[in-house]
Amino acid sequence: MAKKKVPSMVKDQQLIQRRREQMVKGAVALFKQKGFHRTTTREIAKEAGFSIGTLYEYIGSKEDVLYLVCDSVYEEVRTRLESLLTNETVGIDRLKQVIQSLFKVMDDMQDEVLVMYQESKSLPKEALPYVLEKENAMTAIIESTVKTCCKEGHLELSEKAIRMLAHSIMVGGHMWTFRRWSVQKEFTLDEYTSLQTRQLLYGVVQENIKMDKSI
Amino acid sequence: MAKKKVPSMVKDQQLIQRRREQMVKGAVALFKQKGFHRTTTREIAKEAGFSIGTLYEYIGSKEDVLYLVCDSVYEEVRTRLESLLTNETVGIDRLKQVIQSLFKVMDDMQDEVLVMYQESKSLPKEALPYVLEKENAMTAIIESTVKTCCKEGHLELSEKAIRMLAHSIMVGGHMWTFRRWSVQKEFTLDEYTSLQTRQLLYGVVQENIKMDKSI
Amino acid sequence: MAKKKVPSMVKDQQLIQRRREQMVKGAVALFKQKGFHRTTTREIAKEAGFSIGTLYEYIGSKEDVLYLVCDSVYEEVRTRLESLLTNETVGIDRLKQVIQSLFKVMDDMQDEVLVMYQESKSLPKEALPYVLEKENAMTAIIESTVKTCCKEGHLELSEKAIRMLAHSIMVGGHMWTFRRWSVQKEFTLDEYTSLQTRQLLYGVVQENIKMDKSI
Amino acid sequence: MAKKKVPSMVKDQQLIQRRREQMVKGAVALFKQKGFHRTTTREIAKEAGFSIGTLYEYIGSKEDVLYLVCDSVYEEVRTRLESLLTNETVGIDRLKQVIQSLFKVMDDMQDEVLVMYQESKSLPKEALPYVLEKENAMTAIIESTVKTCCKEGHLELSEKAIRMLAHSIMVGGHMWTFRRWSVQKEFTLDEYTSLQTRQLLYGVVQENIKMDKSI
DNA sequence: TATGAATGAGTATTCATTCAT
DNA sequence: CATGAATGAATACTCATTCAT
Repeated sequence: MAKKKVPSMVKDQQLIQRRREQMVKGAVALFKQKGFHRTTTREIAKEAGFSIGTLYEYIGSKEDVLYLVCDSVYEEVRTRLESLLTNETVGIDRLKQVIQSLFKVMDDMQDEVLVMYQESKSLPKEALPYVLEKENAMTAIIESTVKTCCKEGHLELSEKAIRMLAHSIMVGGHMWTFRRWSVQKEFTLDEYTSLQTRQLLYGVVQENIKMDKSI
Repeated sequence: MAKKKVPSMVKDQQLIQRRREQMVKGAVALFKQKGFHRTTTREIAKEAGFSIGTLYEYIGSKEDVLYLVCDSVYEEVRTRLESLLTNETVGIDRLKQVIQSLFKVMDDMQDEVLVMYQESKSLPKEALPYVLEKENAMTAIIESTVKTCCKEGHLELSEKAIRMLAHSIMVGGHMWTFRRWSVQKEFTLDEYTSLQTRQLLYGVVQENIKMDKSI
Repeated sequence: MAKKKVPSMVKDQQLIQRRREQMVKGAVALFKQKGFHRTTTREIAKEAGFSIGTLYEYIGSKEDVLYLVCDSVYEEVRTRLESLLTNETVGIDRLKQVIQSLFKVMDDMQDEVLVMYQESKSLPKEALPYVLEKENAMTAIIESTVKTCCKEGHLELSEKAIRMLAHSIMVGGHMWTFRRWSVQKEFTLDEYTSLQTRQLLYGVVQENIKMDKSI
Repeated sequence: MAKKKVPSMVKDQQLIQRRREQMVKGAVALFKQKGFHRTTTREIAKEAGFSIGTLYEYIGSKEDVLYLVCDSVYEEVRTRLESLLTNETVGIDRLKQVIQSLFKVMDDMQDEVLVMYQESKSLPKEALPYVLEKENAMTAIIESTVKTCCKEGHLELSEKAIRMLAHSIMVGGHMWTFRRWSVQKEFTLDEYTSLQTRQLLYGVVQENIKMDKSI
């Protein structure tokens, strides 16, 4: 899936990069306050520190700004997550660290993540697949850790169960943001992380019941 | 939290009821295609089968339509969920039935649920608390089943863990809709239900490891 | 100039009369608060005590209400003025009494008169001449008193001067309403009446200067 | 009373000035035909020679146009009046000149003045005091001339009588416009001016009757 | 490259009027 | 006669986008 090409009238790639960073920074600040639809292009330009005319030198449409925002948020989430993942831990602890790190990143980038989740449906049609792919890539990071655990014998899971666990961990992270009106009132991040980790890994039922593992 | 009063120029309560049903039905169909912001009031009126003037005889503003939609979706979700919950099952099986039923309802009402989740941020300011309360009420249904399991000795969970499990089950249901681009490709509903149930209840780790249960 | 015919679906003339009185009463109350354009027909109907459907049984259009209001106000102004005019005074005193009475009526009916003056430009095209004729008729009442004074030798004025005086007296009355934001702060009605009377009749210059009386 | 600030999206003050002049010119033409309420913003824009979008670059609301019109009319009335007032005449003649000049200006600017009087009730709430102040300022110009006449011994009037005379002269001017359907048929401007002057200054009664001057 | 004035299609909302009951 | 629900033309105002300077 190729990265969507956002058109620009300007040649200097360095400049394009810089301007778009300004733009994204301003846009995120605005989107988190008022949402994508209620934010005007004029406001974005102003917040970014240049004129509306200049804004359109670096994008083709308002939706491109949203795409740039999503792209940038994903990039930062990934970068931050990777920077938290040292290679020192192994086994189940490794998986626990991944969960903890992911939740930490989600907590640090709450607003950005929320914006992305709430507005991604307004993405330009061509951009959606690319963004979903990014989301898949994120999930794949988790998935690979789970897989390693399996290969190393710490877990014994079917392909599907691996995939499901990866989804659940991701959603556990997002949930900290999109249900924050409730969960952030009821739990501290540490409590949340701890409880989620326990549930995800050990479940809630005490006895080790035999289950159908055909799936 | 009082139900938000949506103003109407019409006196006949029966008629109001009927017209609003038409309106909500039309609106859901449109919102799921184009989202709240890209849907015009004229389109809503047309889809509902009456004129724009008539639409405004039954609401005060476009946002009221969204509120009516959310209110109606919650109501239907709850009704459907309750109709699926027979009182025959007990213990852990009861909890499994709740999960299965919830997921079933979410599957049946995918579009409506998705609309509600994606657009609820555009709700009129006064309506948001009421809608969040509805969401809480839904979660409370799950929570009470979990609590019963605890009381009956099938589970041994702290208050916070109970709450967390209820949240996770709810989100497990929503996830079937808002990650459908991925999960509905990878799993059938039955697989999804089965895997989620196993994870939520028994976790993924085989050994029964001792954990800090202070939370 | 024939009275404009306001159409009605109803036959019973008594009823028409009664309903229109209710309507005018309500309309005046509303027009004085918000003006003709900002008052809706629904509001008029409600204020009059019946439904919008009934309103349109007795008028052909919203403008007809304005016409009815103007007509009614003129009628009441004239009635009140005439009731104040006893036939006991004569000569210049008679003229003074007319001025005083007119001003009194204007004071009593401030809101109604103001409405009429401010909104009459919105009258239905066919109605304007009739209303202007009413205004002329009012002026003629004043004029006839002035004429009598002339005939009796108390005043010596040309035809045009008579007409002008009548206009000035009328406007002196209206001015008490349409400049009320200023004059009613600066003068009591008695002061106003007294000063206007003096100026209109005796002028402000002390010496009796010879003037060109060719006009 | 501060001048109401009409908001504009445009920075260039010169341009604002120019565009608003076009706007006011167009608006006066339309308001005089159809009144403020029956004139649409699109019509104003078109008459002014630009698009509806551009109109709203220079105002905040339709009512602002009315305010701009009133402000501009007052300014022009005052400018014209002052340009007619040479400092050559003195005494009562000075006062006569003021009256004549005022009436001349009212005649020249009939439509504008009429619009202002008929529509000022629709002014934005915050603007009304400012406009009334302008009207007061106009009256004050007349008043000061009357005062000078008093100081110089040509007139002997109480404070209240001075104020009243100023009001009467002003209204005499307006009356030429708002009763034009009648007075302009009956008198030429010269006749009107001459008769009004005579009445205002010398009254209509021949003998110099003793009056109560306590007011 | 940068600017910001100009554009006009688009949108929510109002309200006079009609007409079936 | 009375009612009030239905209608849809009309209207103020917004905002993404363009383009001349």
